[in-house]
Amino acid sequence: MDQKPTPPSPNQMNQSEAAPLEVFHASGDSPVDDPLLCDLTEPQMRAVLHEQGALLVLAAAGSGKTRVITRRIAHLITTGVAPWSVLALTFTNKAAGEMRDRVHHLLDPEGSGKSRLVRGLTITTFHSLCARLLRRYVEQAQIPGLTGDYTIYNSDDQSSVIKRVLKRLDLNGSNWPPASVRAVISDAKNQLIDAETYQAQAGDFYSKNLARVYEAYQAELRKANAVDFDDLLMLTARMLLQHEHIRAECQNRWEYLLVDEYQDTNHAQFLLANLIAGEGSPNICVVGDPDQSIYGWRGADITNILDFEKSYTGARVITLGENFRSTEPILAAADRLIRNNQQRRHKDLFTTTPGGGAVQVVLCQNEQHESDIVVDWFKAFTETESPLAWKEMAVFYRTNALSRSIEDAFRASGVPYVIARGTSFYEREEIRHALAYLRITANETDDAAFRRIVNVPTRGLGATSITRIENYAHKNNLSTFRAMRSIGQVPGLTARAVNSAQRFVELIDDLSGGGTFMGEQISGSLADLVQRVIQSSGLEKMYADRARIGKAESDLERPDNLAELISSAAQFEQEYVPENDPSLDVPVAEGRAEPPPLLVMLRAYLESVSLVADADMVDPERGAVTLMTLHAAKGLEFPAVAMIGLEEGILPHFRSRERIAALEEERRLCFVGITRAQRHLLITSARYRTMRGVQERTIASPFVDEISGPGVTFSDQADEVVSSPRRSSSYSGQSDPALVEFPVGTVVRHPRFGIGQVTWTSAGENAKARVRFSSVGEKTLILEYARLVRVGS
DNA sequence: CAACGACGCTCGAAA
DNA sequence: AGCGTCGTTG
Repeated sequence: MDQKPTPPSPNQMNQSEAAPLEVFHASGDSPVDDPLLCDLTEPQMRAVLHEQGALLVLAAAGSGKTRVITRRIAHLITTGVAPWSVLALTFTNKAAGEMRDRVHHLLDPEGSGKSRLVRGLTITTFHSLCARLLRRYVEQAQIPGLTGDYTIYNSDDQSSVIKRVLKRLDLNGSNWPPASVRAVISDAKNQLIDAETYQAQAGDFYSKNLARVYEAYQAELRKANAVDFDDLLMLTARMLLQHEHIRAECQNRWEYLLVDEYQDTNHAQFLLANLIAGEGSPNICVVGDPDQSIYGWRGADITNILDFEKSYTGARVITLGENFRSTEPILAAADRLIRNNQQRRHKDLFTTTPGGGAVQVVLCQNEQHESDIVVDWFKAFTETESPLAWKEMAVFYRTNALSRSIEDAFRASGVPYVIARGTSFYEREEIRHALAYLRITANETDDAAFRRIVNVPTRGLGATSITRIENYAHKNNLSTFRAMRSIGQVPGLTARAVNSAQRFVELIDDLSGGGTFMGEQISGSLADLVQRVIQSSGLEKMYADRARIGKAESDLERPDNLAELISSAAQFEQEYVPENDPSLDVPVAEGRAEPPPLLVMLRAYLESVSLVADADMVDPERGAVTLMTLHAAKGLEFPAVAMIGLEEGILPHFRSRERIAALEEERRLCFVGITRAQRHLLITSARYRTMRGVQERTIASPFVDEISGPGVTFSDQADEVVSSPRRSSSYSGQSDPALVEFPVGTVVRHPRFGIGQVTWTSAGENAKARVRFSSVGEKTLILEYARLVRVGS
């Protein structure tokens, strides 16, 4: 505190904020009278009351971590700390939103919404904070190639750039898989190693080539005025490191820093927090649990939390060990499991509320059987005297691919379910196309967006013409769209291509008002803009036509999805408050025009879309069972949890076998899953599982043995129905598919595509057939035997 | 230049 | 089972 005079005033605009705050502190000094403190345990209270200096809260699963953070924020503010000097960082929007809601509720129980006690309080994700800091300071920091209208490239855009770069550098296919190149670049960025540094360190042939790719990749991004997810963190951290005045502004503004899930921070995030916290004895409070560190593979560095006391000497450490979430058998199972990790400081888990039913472990025959067992188990809870609602149940799995059989079984038995995949909506083809139009409207140098939509719908610009334009653009160091503006200069184009290119430029210019976002035809409404983009780009017509012709489910949904995108923009617009954080507003430099409000809003919208997390989609109010990966489950809790696929190679995943550290991370992942369960836990392992279309014999996960002990009930049902390993509840009225054969010419029915004729079948164990369906325009699809029913021959 | 079918490759968790 | 790429055809 001595480092930072109060009240800090980040800029002139905020002077008025420094006025004394109304404080409704509890009467008297006794914590028992204070509603913010009276129901806390002793260690929780110590964490909330801790005021100056660094604080590490080691919060075991279910120990009231969020409660401590929110109470601490509320307590700081009610005791006179200015809300705008508090910064809390989380990993997902959902976590941030929940924290914000709870703090607001504590400080402003009436919900007047205008409480000055929350004014300027910043609770956000690492990535959002970086996106905003970068936008605000990018001009001052003078990062070459980057301006305030930068685009955030997603994984697809990254892949597309990497593929092109690999091609250009003549690094061919199998030796240079784009995915692993991307991983190398991502790792480097998480370590704050830029392309130049990487090159300097590169010794062998392989890394020297990687350095070339990294450099070229980065150059492409900058040419497009784009950053990737890792850049958000790396560039912001480096900016704070290198620019003292920017660092000082942030340090002065944020006196109190809180970081949630600290065990999952990577080096860039560590440095970011460290730089914002500042020198001396900063008020940095981090909360986390080393036993729940599950993001090592994306650069999370568990030593950040293990060595916190070394980084911040004199830091206070408070351990929250009491579990308020799970029944005793669940907690005991979790404890037995995690004890097997060698690289770990043991922490006692204890609950003061003993009792509770046994943890069920069921060995099943195959994934269909497994799904049936899960369905039956859940259904039983709805039929008890005090039934559980669907929304109180969840299924966790290691990989997304495992959700399929569960989905089939839920659908077949009428159990409502939702999959927590936040990005799924934005990954649909039609939405990606619409967003690409919006992106190029906001930033015409966005080459990834350009490539996606330049010929969608087809407008006579094929691969050949585009390559010619791209070559010209590359030679002249232009973005491809800008090159198109001087299409006459591009050699070798047909008259038709020139014409199409000109019309495309006109289209985009119409949408953006030639980049000004001004003019009569451009309204101030974001939803209107999205609507116009979808219409005048031709996407609307293209997908309407396709829905009329095609009968595939996905084609029928596309027009609706586009309409949904307009609604989402309208909703964003409604909730959008340009000045919701005045102190982070971009100060407009002399002689520089302020960007038009619609453009500012469009940028904010695209940014929010880019930073959606899977976990953000978890919405218990939807009255359905939630399906999600173990990673997405972190931080959540459900009365009844089913964890499926506890098999060698799945959990632990086969790619984790070589390294002990990776295996221990798999064990922590399993631990995270178990500790999400409040009252009921089912764990399943299938003896046979179909992977890549082939049914394979499995081995039960070693974690099953490690969990076993008092309070865990085993049930081996793997041999119950010996004759029918492919028993399926999903498609009734069907004979045992294992015994069915579909010779070429057989007429079959498929639940989705209807009647078709078999044109080819795979031999033996690959139970697949190619079937031609008239219902989808005589297309031939490869399908599982299990989904087909013979109707004649 | 566009559309489509055949074929071959890969195959993890994510902001 | 899904995806990208290649080759053929319209």
